[in-house]
Amino acid sequence: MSKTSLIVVVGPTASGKTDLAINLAKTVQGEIVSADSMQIYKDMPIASAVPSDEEKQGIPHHLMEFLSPTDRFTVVDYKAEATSVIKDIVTRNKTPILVGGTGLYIDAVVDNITYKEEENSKEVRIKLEKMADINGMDHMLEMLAKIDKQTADKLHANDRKRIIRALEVFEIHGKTMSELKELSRALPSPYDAVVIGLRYKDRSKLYAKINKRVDIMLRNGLLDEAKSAYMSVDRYTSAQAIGHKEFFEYFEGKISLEAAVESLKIQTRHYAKRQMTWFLKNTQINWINVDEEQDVFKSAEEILKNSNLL
RNA sequence: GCCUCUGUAGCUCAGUCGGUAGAGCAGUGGACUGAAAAUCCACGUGUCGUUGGUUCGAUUCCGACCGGAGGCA
Repeated sequence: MSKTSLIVVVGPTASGKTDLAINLAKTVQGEIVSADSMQIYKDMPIASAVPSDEEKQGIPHHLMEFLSPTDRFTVVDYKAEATSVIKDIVTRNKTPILVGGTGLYIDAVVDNITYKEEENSKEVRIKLEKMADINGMDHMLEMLAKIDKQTADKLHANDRKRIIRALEVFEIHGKTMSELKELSRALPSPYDAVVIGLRYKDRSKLYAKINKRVDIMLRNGLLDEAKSAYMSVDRYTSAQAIGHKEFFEYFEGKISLEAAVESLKIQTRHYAKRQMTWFLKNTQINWINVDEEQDVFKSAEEILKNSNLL
C-alpha cells in the first residue's frame, strides 16, 4: 500500500505559515488542515489569527472554528479528527496541507502516534491531585521513580502536571509512561510527509513582526473579543489563549491597558521561542529562512519538487 | 539661586558599617505523548554617572562637576 502524500508547514507564530500554505494550496490543488490548538475554537478568530474568507482565497480550511470555546479537546481528539479529514481530502483527489504551530498536534499526525483508549481517568486524576496536595511533589516524584525510573529521571519535582499524568497512566493502563511512549510509535506513519519550516534567522526580526501583529490585532477588535472571553464562563482550554488572558487583569482594573498589551507581546514572544525549541529538534524539517529568502514561496516549491511532490 | 533626594545589568530596584555586587522582569538555551497558545528546568561582569581627594585598597567616605526628581524662594 502506498503512502499518502502530505505537505506540512510549521513555524512559530507570525512566521507566515498561513500565507505560504494558501499559495501552495493553489498550486497543488490542496486543502488546508489546521494544526493549531486555538484555531479549533469558535469566537476567537482575532487572537488565534484565523485567516479571513478573503485571505483564504477560496481554499477549503479544515479543523478551524468548529468547537465551542467551552469544549474540551485534546491531542487525542485532534489526531483522530485530522486523520479522518486528511483521508477525506485524499479520496477527493486533493492534496492535504497540514499547517500549524502546535508541535504536539503536528507530531501526533505526522508520526502517527497512537493513543490507547482511557476510561475513568477523571477520578484517578482527582485522587492523585489530592495526594500531591497532601504529600507534596517530592513524594509524588519518588513514587513515580519506583514504577518508572526512566520517566521520573527526566522530570523535575515542580513539573506537577507531568508527574501526575505519568502516575495516572500507570494506574489506568498498568503500563508505565515510557512503555506507553514506545508503543505509541509502533505503527508506521501512513504519510509521505514533506515538512517545510519557516523561521527567522534573526530572532529580533520575528519579535518585531510579533509586536506589529499584536498592534494590528488590537485595531481589529482584539479587546472586544478578549472581553467576551473574560465574561464567559466554563472555558477551559480556550481560556489559555494568548491574546485574551493577558487582558483579564486589565478588565479587573489591576493593570493598565498599556501593561496588558506589553504582557501580551512578551507572552507571544515566549510562545514563539518555545515553538522554535520544539521544531528545531525535528530533523525532518526543511527550513526556509524567511528573513533571508527573497521568495519564500519559490523556496517552498523547490522543496516540493525535490521531494517529487510537484 | 538655595535645600533635599537620586544616578548600580537592557528595564525596575536591592546592597556593600571600605576588600570591585544581586533580585525580579526582559533576553538566551533546553524539556515536552490525553490541558500543549499549557506546563516545567537552566543561565547573572556590569567603566556601580564623571572626576579629584582620603586610604594598602573606593561602587561604598569627602569634594567638585554632569544628569534626573521634588521642595523653598
